[in-house]
Amino acid sequence: MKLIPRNTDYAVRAICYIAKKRPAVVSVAELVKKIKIPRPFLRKILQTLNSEGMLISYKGKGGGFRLARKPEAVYLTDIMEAFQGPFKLNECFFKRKICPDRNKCCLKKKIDSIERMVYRELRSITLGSVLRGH
Amino acid sequence: MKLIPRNTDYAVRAICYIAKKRPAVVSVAELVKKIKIPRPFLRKILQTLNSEGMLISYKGKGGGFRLARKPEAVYLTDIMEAFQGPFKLNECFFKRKICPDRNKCCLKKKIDSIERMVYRELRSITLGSVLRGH
DNA sequence: AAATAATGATACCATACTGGTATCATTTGT
DNA sequence: ACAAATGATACCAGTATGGTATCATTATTT
Repeated sequence: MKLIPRNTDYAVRAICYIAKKRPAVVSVAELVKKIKIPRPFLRKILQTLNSEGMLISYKGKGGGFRLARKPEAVYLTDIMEAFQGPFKLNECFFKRKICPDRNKCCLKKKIDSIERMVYRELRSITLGSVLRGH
Repeated sequence: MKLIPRNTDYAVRAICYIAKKRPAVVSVAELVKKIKIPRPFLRKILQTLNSEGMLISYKGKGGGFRLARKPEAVYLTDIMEAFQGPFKLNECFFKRKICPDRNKCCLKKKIDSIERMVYRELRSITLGSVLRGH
């Protein structure tokens, strides 16, 4: 029943740090020193954030990462979907209707509505709101 | 990001069927015929529902399972927790504060509040409400 | 009493997912 | 040329998921 796996968690921590140092370019070395995340794992995570357009990377000496967009434009859901795929709480739940004869799976509808609720709430969280502390 | 794993799903289908046949005793054989779930897996699931007090089992010839409580008193969250443990969306998310210097992890608070929301919604779903179709 | 039909308890197992590690290639600054 | 950085990618161990298999126990029927 886990909403947030480790890589998403790490991604948020890292991107927060990078956002606060804006517009500086932050290297993996610095991130590893500041927030305690295994280096190779963090590298992979940052590469994902880069390929998903949330970070911009600079190769070569003095390189690293910086935020690609304004913090207000980075949604928590973006980060989650980058690592966890499209937002779906009930992937295969009640695909077939639960009571074949009647009430065409009211449960699925309920779960769907909960999913939309959760999405809406998560969508209200941006990197900007986190940095501001509310 | 899966809210409902397979065994919970199966459990709901099975208990729905049993509830509709109340107060009859339903055997695994009948359940397997009606709802397509692998027999040994279903047996394990029913044993759990039994030990968690949602079903009552009868051994021996002509035995099987029947609902232990009124459908209105069987909450979806009961079934979920029987298979998935205590309801927690953010198990280890942001245990350490995300921005060490400030704003003591507003994210954790947000996630917690979402968790309470989801729980409240799921709590409003009972076997009775499913049988009634809303 | 014996046979049979049901669940109880429990051990096992294959596969996928999670949380990483390791390695080599490429790019850039000095 | 060299060093310092990321890009791409393959690998890997541990755990969780979704089951299977087996034997013990209980109850009904004959």
